[in-house]
Amino acid sequence: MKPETAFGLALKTARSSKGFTQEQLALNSNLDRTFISMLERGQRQPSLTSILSISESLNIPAYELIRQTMEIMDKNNKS
Amino acid sequence: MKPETAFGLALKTARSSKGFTQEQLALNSNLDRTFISMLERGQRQPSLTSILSISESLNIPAYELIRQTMEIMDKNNKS
DNA sequence: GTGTAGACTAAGGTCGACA
DNA sequence: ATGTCGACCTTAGTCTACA
Repeated sequence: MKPETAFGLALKTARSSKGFTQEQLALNSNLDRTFISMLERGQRQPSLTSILSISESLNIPAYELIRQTMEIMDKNNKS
Repeated sequence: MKPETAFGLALKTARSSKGFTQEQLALNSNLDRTFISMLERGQRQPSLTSILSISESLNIPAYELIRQTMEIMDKNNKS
């Protein structure tokens, strides 16, 4: 499982659990709505600054989002 | 303080404390030596996959590297 | 409210060379 | 062993539009 895929899942899970729409998240983090969409579907990967602004918008520490991403990767273990 | 700058400091600190050279880290993480150099000096920012492969090479969980990056940002607090 | 597509600009990342 | 420079190619991220 690719990192992008895992991050996408972690992002979608976090966002939905906070009750945000992709649109709201995009606005709040100064990113494009279509980009958030692609991130969640694992078709793009974020840069450090995107990770930071997204997690700030979600009121989640960035390292937590990364940690969850890693957990998802470990679960679907193909190394 | 920019995220790139904080990450660069966190990276350099982690790498030196592990006793690796930039060259060794670059080789081990499949990145270019010059790029590692620019990262440490805060002139470039990494993508998610770079963060993951770098921290794996350093035997540090990626979320730890991010956490330390955030700590450095908070210390030099300009929001 | 979300996925996708195409076209675009900016930045990620490589490579060879020299101090 | 590291910084930098120039040229290069790839991908992050934007924007408009339509289902």
